Amino acid sequence: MAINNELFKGTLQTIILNLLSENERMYGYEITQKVKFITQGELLLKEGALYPALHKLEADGLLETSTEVVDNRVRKYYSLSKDGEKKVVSKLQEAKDFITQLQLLLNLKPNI
Amino acid sequence: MAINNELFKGTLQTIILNLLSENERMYGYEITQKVKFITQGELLLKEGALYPALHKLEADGLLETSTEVVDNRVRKYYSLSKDGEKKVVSKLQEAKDFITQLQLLLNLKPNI
DNA sequence: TTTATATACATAGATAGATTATGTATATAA
DNA sequence: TTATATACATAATCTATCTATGTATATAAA
Repeated sequence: MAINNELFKGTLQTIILNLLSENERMYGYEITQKVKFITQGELLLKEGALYPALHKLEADGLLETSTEVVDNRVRKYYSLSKDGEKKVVSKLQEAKDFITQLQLLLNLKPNI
Repeated sequence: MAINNELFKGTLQTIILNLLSENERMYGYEITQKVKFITQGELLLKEGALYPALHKLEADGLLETSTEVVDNRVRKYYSLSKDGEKKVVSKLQEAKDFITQLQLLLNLKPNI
């Protein structure tokens, strides 16, 4: 059962940046499949969300691109820029804090 | 210091329902203060977000209201309806799944 | 042979949950 | 008298995401 995508609002940039921090370079379609695989189909990353997000991250100077033709189809590869490498660190910390606060608010914090 | 409120999009209803599931009845201002206290000021719940959310939950039949005058000021108390009590269970499970998926996607080990 | 599915990119328009700003009103501390 | 806290509410705006649509190639199924 796919969970409410609405909840992932605001986390997409962090997810993209994190995937690129551990994969060197990825193209859009690959990212959608990777997310689908990791979440076992629970989160389906839509093109209408992904591509505008990638374009924005590139416009902000966090991603760099290069295109390749594979099997007569164009692939646009994305990789982290220097700024992107810095950004992913702060974005991950922000996500950690968010999860902690949400667990506090919902009494989901596991007892230690 | 305060973390990006953007991340909490979609979680507000769950937060409200959960607070009411453990407090019997609460009024709006009380909810904002409770959230502020629990998160130690990290999450500031704005009136522009809270009141429309409360009205929507009431319109959806998940909350019931009663007003009281305290110190010459009107308080509108909210409490869970029967439907609300059911809803909070599924909403909490949804939030748990969301956190799990997000931790998977960001390589954040759940703290045990 | 036609159709459906997978791969691969992109964007326009609509949606919805938030933010910002503003409004009313009372009580109390500076 | 001024600022802050309490207590409600809504209008206008923002923006990230979704839905829908478009182009194009390769391949498997009907």
